Amino acid sequence: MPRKKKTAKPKPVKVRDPTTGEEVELVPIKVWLLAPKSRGRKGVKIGLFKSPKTGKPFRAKVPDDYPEIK
DNA sequence: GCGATCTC
DNA sequence: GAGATCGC
Repeated sequence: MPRKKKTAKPKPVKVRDPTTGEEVELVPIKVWLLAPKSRGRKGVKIGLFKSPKTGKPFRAKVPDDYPEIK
């Protein structure tokens, strides 16, 4: 597959918006792996989101298979 | 507590 | 720099 689409299809992640307490589907601004150097601990993938309500950013876990961003 | 990252 | 994120 040939065809590099620059228009990626960002799959929305279901996350709990701490500002509203609502579970919403958002596309992360940034995603990275947060894990200790010490192996044996996998850590978690973290996404940076922005609350649609307040515009305030917050972090939440994203699925391990979610691609990193930026 | 560790890990990276961001906004305040 | 704090604080928040998650699982071990």
